[in-house]
Amino acid sequence: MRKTLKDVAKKAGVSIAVASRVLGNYGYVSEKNRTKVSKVAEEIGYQPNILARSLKTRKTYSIGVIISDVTTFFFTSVVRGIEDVANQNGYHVTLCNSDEDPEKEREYLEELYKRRVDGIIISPTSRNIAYVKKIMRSGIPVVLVDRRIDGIDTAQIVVDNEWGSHEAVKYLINLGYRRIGVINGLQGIRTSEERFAGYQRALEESGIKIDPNLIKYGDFRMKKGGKAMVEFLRMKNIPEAVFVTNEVMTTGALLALKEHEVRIPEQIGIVGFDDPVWASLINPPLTAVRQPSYSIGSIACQALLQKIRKSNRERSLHEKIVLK
Amino acid sequence: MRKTLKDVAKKAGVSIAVASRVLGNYGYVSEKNRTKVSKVAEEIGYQPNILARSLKTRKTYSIGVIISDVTTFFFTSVVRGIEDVANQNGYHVTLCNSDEDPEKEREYLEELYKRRVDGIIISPTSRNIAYVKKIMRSGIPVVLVDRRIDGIDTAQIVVDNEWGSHEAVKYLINLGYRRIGVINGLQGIRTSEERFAGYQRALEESGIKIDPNLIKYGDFRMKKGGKAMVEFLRMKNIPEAVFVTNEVMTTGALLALKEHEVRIPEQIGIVGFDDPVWASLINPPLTAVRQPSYSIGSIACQALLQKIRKSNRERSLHEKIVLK
DNA sequence: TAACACATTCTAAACGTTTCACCATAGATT
DNA sequence: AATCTATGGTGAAACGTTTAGAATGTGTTA
Repeated sequence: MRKTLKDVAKKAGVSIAVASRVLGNYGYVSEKNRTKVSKVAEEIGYQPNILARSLKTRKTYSIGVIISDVTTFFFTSVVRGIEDVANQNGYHVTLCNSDEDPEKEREYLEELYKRRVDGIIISPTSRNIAYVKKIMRSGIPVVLVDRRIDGIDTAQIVVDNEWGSHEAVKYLINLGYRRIGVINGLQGIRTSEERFAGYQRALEESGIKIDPNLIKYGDFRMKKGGKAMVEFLRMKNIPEAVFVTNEVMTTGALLALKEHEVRIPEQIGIVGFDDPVWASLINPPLTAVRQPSYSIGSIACQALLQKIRKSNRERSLHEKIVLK
Repeated sequence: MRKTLKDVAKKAGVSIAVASRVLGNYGYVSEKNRTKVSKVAEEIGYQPNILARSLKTRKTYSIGVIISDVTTFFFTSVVRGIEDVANQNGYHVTLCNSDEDPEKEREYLEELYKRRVDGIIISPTSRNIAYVKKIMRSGIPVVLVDRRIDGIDTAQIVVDNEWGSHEAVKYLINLGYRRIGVINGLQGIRTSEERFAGYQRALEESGIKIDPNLIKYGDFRMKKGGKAMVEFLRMKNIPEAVFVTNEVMTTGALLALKEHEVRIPEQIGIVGFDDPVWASLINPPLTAVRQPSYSIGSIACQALLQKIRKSNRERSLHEKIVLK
């Protein structure tokens, strides 16, 4: 049977209040009772019921994380960064995969709200912004990662997508490629737009005209990355090089190239956004822009904890933090 | 301000009990009140407080997952499998990374216990078995994944390590390799032993004597995988091929080979346990035993839910499920 | 008409904490 | 002797639910 504070108090011969003060380590308690209660608690293996405590104190020490898919290396290390910081501060992490599905995202947000998490870190699909705002209004701090959203008044931890893409594409241009295709992310998402903007700027700076035929849209997942690449291969005039805007789609694209026995970089050049551990293992090594994913997670979590702590008092940082 | 059931009841002009019954959808309620309460709840945006509910019902609909590190592909998809099944059944997942650290593992177990999760899925470090058993005795269902432990009476979802390793090593032998090294996992862990056993059996079956110099121990992490490989390379008589017992160490080993400019398979043959998405991308493609990691997760979660549901009644399955 | 079943509602007791408002004692200060 | 202060202790309310049990009303049946 699970032991309660009452059991401890009774066995130690004190009131519940005293037992609670000993275990919570505050207020006046005689030395005698302090040791007595501690001993009894230890003896019967008392573990406080966090539910009851949270109900009373209105603090759950847990945060919710909503990302599209843990299975991708990028989010995996974002989550790890979050978890480490959370854990160091006594918080626990509830993980939710939205799969870019607004419906799932909304359900998770609602659920986290009901569970009274102290804060939420989300990489939003951008389709439930109003709902996110509503949750924020109700007092739960929210921090955005990976995807920026305008007009939302909170901390946003993102990578400089425009800059990164610009670098990546410039790299291809410097290599002599001119007809450069792009496999974009989901349309309507800020991240996609920014990465596309970097691509655009790099081409423009080099006086290369943008060819609409060389622009494909994916969905940040592997399959679509491969499909888009295959479409490129089917063109009468295939692009000389392709910039793929995230890691998973890059993998998909590479697998497609492998399958079609297209040689890199002789037949087509590839550069990716987000570099996987195995980038240097393939031949030739994959070139890609590195994202500080672990840092994104840990910084986001720090920002969230800061907000949680000073929630009602001084309005905390809601700057946008941009990492390179 | 957050709305409570009381607010709903008051506004709808009924007692709390009626409001609760409407929202919980049980018991007698007049049609009039039913619609009235639903409407009011909707209007004021009522969301039940799960903490209070859980406190009363003794069910949190949340499960804890303790693994060594989400950052590795294997666990990442195990977690994903768990999350999907959990979510479909209305459960939520709290994620904990133990980093193979028994101390952290123990803290997490304790914390999950305090938080009254309905069940726990753990890939144990094998150093807190007594504690795990204690938790089980207190009534929380536990399911083990990836690592089997003897004498623990619960469901264990593992892969047939011995068989897989045997296959892997046999593959090397069939290729003509004779002096085959192994980079083992952490000592004292069942999984390591089983994988080693498969290696051993394959060699023995082919009449190859086991050479203690060709046996290295890692810790399932990348760094050690590379280090072990470097040690092999430093031997006057380097092995013809190496069997690496998990994905992350394989990556480390490959990176080390790359760095030392050792060619595969001419100078050394490699086979791994656990195959990464990118296995076919490298040249030559990496050969490895595939683990059904997503299935391990989803099956583990199903087993756990089953246990949670019939917890006190008929003793549920505590078989060992072995996947190939 | 009395008794009964049924439908409906309400009151209040839990669940296990934290904590506020009080009370008690003993020594110190006026 | 009266008052104050510091220390230690207690009882009970509150957090927001669920739910058992009592109470009420309304037809139905013997």
